[in-house]
Amino acid sequence: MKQSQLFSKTSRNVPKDETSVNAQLLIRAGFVDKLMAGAYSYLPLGYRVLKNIEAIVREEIEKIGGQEILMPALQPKANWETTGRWDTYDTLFRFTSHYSASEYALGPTHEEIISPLAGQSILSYQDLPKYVFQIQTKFRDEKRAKSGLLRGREFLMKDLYSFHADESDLDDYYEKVRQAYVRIYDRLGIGESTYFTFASGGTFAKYSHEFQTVTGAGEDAIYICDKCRIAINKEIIEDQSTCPTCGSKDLNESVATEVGNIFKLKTKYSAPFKLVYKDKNGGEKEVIMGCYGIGISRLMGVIAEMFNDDKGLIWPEAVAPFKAHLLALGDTSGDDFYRDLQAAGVQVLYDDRAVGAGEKFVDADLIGLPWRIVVSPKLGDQVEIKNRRDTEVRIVSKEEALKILKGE
RNA sequence: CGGGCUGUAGUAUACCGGUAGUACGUCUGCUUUGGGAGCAGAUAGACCGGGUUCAAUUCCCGGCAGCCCGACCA
Repeated sequence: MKQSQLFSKTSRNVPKDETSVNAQLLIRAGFVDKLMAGAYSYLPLGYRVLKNIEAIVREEIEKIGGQEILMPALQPKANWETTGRWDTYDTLFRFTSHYSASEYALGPTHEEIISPLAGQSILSYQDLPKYVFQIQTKFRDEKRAKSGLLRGREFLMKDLYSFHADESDLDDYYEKVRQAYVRIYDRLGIGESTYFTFASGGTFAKYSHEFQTVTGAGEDAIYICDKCRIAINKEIIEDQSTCPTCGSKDLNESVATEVGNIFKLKTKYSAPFKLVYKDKNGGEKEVIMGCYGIGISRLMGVIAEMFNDDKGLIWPEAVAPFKAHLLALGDTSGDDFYRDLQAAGVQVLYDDRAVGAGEKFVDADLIGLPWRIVVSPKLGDQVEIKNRRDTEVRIVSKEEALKILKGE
C-alpha cells in the first residue's frame, strides 16, 4: 500500500474529547474515527488490525470444532419475550417500526436467536454435541460508553454457543474453550498479562469465568495469584481473598479489562425455547448449553493500550496492519524495493509521499509497524532496518533486509 | 441513570457584552529533504432554540453533544 494513496492521515493534535490512550493513539495514527460516543469507524489501517485479530480467533475456534454462521443483528421482540429479557435486559436497544406496531431489538448477544435455531437441527442425542459461532457487530445501549474501543455501544464480538447432552460433556468442552482462549491471547501477544479469572455468574450461574488483561485502562479490579496464574474478580470477593486453586492468601490487586468470558448456561435458554432431544431410551431431555464471548474490537483497544510509547503505537507482528514500513527519503525512490518486498510476500506500507524526512519518521513511529526500512541517498544500495521495539538501526543490503523480514 | 465539567475554523486552542486571534492542516509559489524544515500569500470558525440587552460568541434558561467520577456492563 502506498501511503500517498492511503485513505487516512495522521494528526499531530490529540483529540480533545478522548482521554484514553488507545483512542488517542488510534485516532491520531488514522486507525479509527469516532462517529459518536461508543461508535467508531475502522479506517484501512485499523480494519486490517481488526481482521487480523478476527482471523486468529476464527482459527482457534475452528480448531475446537466451531462452525461459523452469521445471525441477524435485527431481531423480533417475540424471541426476547420468550426469555423475559425484553423487559429486563437493560442495555437492549429496542425500537418500533415506523410503519407498524412491530417492535425490534438490535442484538447484544444471540442466545434468543441461536436457541430456537438449534432446535431445528438438534432432535436426537445423535445430533449432539454441536458448536457454532459468529463474529458480528453487537449493539448495547451502554449508559456510558467510554475508554475508546474498550466500551462501545456498537462493537465486534465473537460469540460461540455449544450444545450438549449432559453437563459432563459441557464441562469437557468448557475446558477446551478455555485452552483455545489461552492460545488466542498468546498469539495476540497479550498472554503474559492475561489471567483466567473467577467472576460472578450474573444471571446465568453462581459463577462464571472470564479472562482479564492487566492494563492501566481497565475497569475491573482483580486479585492475582502469581503462583497459579489465575485471578479473582473483586466483585465476588467476600472475605480477604483466598486463591480458589491453591488457597494462597498472597494475592495482588490489579486493574484489568475483560477480554473474554465463558459461561455454563446449562438449561437457562433451552428451557424457555423448549430445546430438547430424545435420549437413547426415547426420553425427552433439555439440551445443555454453554456460551463463550470475545470482544474483537475491544481486543484491538487493549493491544493499543498495552503496546505503545511516547512516540506512538507498537503493534505485535501477529496483528500489525503491515509488517514493514518502507520510507523513501530525499530523491531516492523506493519503488523497486517496494516491488521486491511485495514479491517476497511481505506486507508493506510504502511512504512514497513528497514530505520531509522528519515527518516520515514521526509518522512511522506513530503508526507503529514492526519493521521500518529506509532507503535514502546516504545509504546508496543499502537499506536501514529497525524494529519498532528497538532503538538501534542496522545498515544492511537489500537481500539481507528481505531475509530478516522473511525469517522473523 | 445520579454527580461534575465542557461545547469557538478540518484539528488543537486564545481573548472578549461592541461580530474573533494564534498554531497545525489545507491551497498557491519558491526554497528545502535523516526526526512534523523555511519564506511569502491564501482559505476557513462561535452546537441549536429561547431570554436579558441599544448590542450576546460572551450573561441566563432549555435542548443537543462530548468528556470525567459513580452505578451497571463484552
